[in-house]
Amino acid sequence: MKVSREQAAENRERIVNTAARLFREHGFDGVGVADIMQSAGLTHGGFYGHFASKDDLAAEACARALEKSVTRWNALKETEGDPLAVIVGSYLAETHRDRPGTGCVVAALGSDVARQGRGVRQAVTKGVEGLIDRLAQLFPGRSKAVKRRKAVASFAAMVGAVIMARAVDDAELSREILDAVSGSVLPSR
Amino acid sequence: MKVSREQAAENRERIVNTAARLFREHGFDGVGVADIMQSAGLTHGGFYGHFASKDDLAAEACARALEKSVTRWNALKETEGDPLAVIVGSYLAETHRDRPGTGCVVAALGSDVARQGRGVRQAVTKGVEGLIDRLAQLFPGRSKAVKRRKAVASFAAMVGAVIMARAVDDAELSREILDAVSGSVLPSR
DNA sequence: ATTATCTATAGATCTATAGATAATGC
DNA sequence: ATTATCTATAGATCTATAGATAATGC
Repeated sequence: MKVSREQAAENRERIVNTAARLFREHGFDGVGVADIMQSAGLTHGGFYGHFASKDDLAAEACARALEKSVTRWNALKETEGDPLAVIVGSYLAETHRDRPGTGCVVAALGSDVARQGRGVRQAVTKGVEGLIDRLAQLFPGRSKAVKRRKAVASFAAMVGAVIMARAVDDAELSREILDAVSGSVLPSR
Repeated sequence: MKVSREQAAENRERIVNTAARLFREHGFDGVGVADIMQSAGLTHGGFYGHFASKDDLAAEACARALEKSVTRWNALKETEGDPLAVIVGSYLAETHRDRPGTGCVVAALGSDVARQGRGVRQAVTKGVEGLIDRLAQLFPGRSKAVKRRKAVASFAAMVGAVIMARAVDDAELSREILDAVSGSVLPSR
């Protein structure tokens, strides 16, 4: 069952996007190559025609998901209202907490990344730099250095908040964590 | 090769402490029952005399590690200098970043916890409450609610900072993240 | 006699590969 | 003829269990 060159490229895309969702939902070790291929509507064996290894796919899936996050932040900046409040608000929303599969890779896989190979870590590093850059443009401050410092501290707080809000087994505490960080990142709003 | 009741209790303790270290170093899925038992100087098969499952051990190991973190914070409060600065400083230190095996469970396993069973999540919830309580006592504020809010936001930022500092593949960015959060949690120092 | 630990293994699962198949693209 | 995908499987690994062993504790 061969398929056109164009169809093959589409299949490859679908594998990357499916993996990006499943890894964020179940962790790198929580989903196998066979699961990903089945979710993408393909068979297990076909995988290695597209990627050299599961690690390679993981790196590409992280890069893809983080690019989409940057794109999403750029789009949110254009919506009405205070752009910083809109971005921070959507990041700290219960919707984001409850849907890791389509959310931020750093929040979904943060503590796993340190244990992954070079490809994943490089992709995440690049993605984090991109998100911090976008955030830094939105913070007030007398210099670029001050804005960046605020952006770095705020993004770390947002990541920590979503990770903890997902980890705890207590709906009230979960909500409290999101609210507290929201209040500290957006103090005067 | 039977062993005294006392020796068996010691063996059990060693399994829990070994697991607490290995899980934080390699993730829940990155270490097997056989690895843990070997590190504890026992054989694989003996495990199920002490624990019903790997999940049960994971819950107990998380509880143990978090209790030790609370104990450590209580001890740090008694050392000389500003207690809040001492605790935050040690949490955001490169030493902590580089030694996940003996550090905070939330930073080491945070994004994995949401995917674990009830036992692990309950243990982490209790541990997080304990750490927030200790931190809240140290923050200035006109009411308990204000102190607690600051403690929650600060702890989330500290967790996010260590997770991101471990994740990124860039020593300078890693250091920058720890510094930025340190500056935002301890503004006037 | 009880029981903590050990040896050995069942059964499941996972990554990666080999070889077959069949449709595309020259 | 090339190549994207499929079927089938090798080889490794992981959790959990069964039964044997030998020292403790009544």
